[in-house]
Amino acid sequence: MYSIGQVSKMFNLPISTLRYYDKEGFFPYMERKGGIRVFTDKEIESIRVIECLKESGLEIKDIKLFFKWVGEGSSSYGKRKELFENRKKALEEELRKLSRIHAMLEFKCWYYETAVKDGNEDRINKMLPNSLPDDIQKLYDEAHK
Amino acid sequence: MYSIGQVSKMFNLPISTLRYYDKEGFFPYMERKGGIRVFTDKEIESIRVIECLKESGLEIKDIKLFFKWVGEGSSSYGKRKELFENRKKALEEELRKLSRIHAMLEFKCWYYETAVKDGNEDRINKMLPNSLPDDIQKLYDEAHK
DNA sequence: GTAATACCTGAACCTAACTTTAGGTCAAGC
DNA sequence: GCTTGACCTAAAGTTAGGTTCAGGTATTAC
Repeated sequence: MYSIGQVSKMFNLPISTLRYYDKEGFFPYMERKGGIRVFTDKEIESIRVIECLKESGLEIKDIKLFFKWVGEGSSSYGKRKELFENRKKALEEELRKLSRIHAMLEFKCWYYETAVKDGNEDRINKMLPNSLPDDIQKLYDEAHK
Repeated sequence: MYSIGQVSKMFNLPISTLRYYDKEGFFPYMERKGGIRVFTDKEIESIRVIECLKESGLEIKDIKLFFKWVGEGSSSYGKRKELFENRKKALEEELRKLSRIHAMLEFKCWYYETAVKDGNEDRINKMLPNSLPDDIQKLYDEAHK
């Protein structure tokens, strides 16, 4: 059992955010002792799920919906399964995008490393867009496809 | 040479966003023909850089700063190199976080697949937190570390 | 000659996800 | 007995990153 302050430190989330999540209905079974919130492992796990769904790109209003389904019991297992499958697909798409972004960043690191060495961009510009060193060309092509 | 409408379709960005980027100073060398914006390959490459920096987590006001540096010429190569190196590090950190999120999503997919099959969560709860099937246990541990 | 389409501007507006504020309770320490 | 610290509430405020609006120009299509 944890106080709101302990949970705040545990997840590095502001207390105000935890109270906001509570107001949104994300801790449907949380109890109070004399008006004060008591977080248990159930709520800790809920926070992990909230963070997970949020990072996967889901909006707060849809996370709300998920917790409504949880409240509906076993009849919503199917819906919940589908939600996670869709989130997994969406995250995988996002990861592919970020991989292209990463190639661009690596290319740019090489670009400016070379520019610093040369004092100008002339030599680089002569190599663009098709005569870059092999490994750099791969990054460039990945970033520009 | 492209019109704002063509570029909008090319990148799947609203025209209003391109005008907003222009207002923020992201196309410092863009010309006008009779008041109308003319996008060249230079601007196309700028958009790629904007998207790249944005996706890496940089705020618009800092992307603005980058374009200011570009305007200052070769004296800012060092700063620009550092910016991209820091963005690369930040993105790599983000990718590690998303990899943990992905493990959580895969675990939850298994969880609800099993719950649907069983009609309840009893069998799963007996396996938690240490006696899950090997491959699932790995996902669970990754998501909860 | 008028209708549709693509472009333009500055200013007002919007939205999500918090965060801050103002005011209050309660227990512990000195 | 008073100050400090941790908790509480409802309601107002904030911020980034656009988006929409009202009103206008210029070109092409019929």
